Amino acid sequence: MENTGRQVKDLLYAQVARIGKAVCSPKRLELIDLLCQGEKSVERLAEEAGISLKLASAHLKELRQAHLVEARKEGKNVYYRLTGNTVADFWVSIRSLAEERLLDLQAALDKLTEHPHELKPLSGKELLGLAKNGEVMVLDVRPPSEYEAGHLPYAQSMPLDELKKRLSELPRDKPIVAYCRGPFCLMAVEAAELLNKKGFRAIRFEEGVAEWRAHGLPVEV
Amino acid sequence: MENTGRQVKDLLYAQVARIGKAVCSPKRLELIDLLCQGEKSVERLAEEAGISLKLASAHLKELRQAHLVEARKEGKNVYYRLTGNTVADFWVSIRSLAEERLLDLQAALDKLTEHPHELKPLSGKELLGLAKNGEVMVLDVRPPSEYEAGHLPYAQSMPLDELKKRLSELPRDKPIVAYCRGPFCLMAVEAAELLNKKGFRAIRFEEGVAEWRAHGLPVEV
DNA sequence: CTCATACTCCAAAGAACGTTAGATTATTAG
DNA sequence: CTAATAATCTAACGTTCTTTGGAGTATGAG
Repeated sequence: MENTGRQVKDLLYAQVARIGKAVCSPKRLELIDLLCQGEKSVERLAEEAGISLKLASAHLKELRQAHLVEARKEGKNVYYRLTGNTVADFWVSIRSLAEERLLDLQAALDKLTEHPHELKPLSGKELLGLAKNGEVMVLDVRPPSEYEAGHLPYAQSMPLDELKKRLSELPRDKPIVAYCRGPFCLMAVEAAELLNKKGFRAIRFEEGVAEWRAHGLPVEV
Repeated sequence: MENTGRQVKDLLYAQVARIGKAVCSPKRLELIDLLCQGEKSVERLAEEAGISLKLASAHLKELRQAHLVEARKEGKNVYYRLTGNTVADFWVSIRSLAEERLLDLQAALDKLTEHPHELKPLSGKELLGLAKNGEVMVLDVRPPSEYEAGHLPYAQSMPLDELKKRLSELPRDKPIVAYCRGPFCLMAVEAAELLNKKGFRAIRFEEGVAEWRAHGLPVEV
């Protein structure tokens, strides 16, 4: 009885460790973060994570075996997606824990936003209220496909690489809030910098769709 | 710029992976689960996890380097504890994800409770209401030190190994709800089995203090 | 059919990890 | 003081994991 109890426990903890093994590699975490933005092909994932296609495929296989992602074949491409929103919630959870516990990570994140702020950071609920009343303009600076897969309410799509050409569409009489994939993504930081240089009042909103949804706020598709 | 962006991202994800590495070993997960019950010495942890003292020490060092646990020396003993409730919340989070995604784990858990239920399982809020009104008796069957470190409201301490001798203290006119360390712990299962054999109406409550607290319910100390 | 593309499978090298044993450091008991 | 206990450190073994290169499938284009 003592013996079987130990065996059962070993089995149970080993199962949870399968999830742990899936998230102990930086590249796999980055792939999960990317997949939080919506379905993507292996090729696209490899390019955005800065790794070879073969390596991406291998990592995705690991994630698939842990049932964190699933695949769909369409033509020549294989598209991967998270198996559910709980996986995205988990990514938000482990990243939050790391941010809270690891001073190195806090320092690195602070560097991203060490530039002077004209406007103070917002909470999700505050932003939702302001956006609803039209007091701010919310920009989604991710690629269009990610915007289509799900975006913040009242947000307008304005991919980072089109931003310079489309400045005329933006208002000078109210603040602009730019967001992207989340705290580890640099696109909204770049966008806010560019806009501020051009004389707009812009801030970066740290959260992405995954964080927004994990906090129980609504996402538009 | 492209290059530094990649370097920053690599650094950020590598930091989160430090947490992932800490939870990719079954033994380390079990140690975290045990520490959710309160502060414990290395010796105690090693014994309860069924590993050697040396190995426990090595794993605890890993957890300490990830800042998930911290140590305190008292006399000849070193006592470890979680660095905060967010670590316990994370354990609940990764275990829940595993339960949801891994069919093997679901099957193993179902085996634990395949015995016929006289009473249906309860939610945390339901239990709290019943306990408050005195409609059920709540038993904490963990070792006394864990009860003292924090327990469910209205719960009475009744360690599993004392249960047989103290049956006279238990009521026959209302249901008894036994809980222990959580879903992976077998103590409450055993307790409920024993009580039902002896003619009491008893059920096992799956959640432990960590799950209870993670759901926002109050814990008594 | 042939070719290019997108991806997966297999094998191999090197790095990292889990585990155990032996020696070492603190602390308490006698 | 010496002996015993609790824990850590170091070294070493075998194992697993990451990453790359080469070969092999499926799909679509010409």
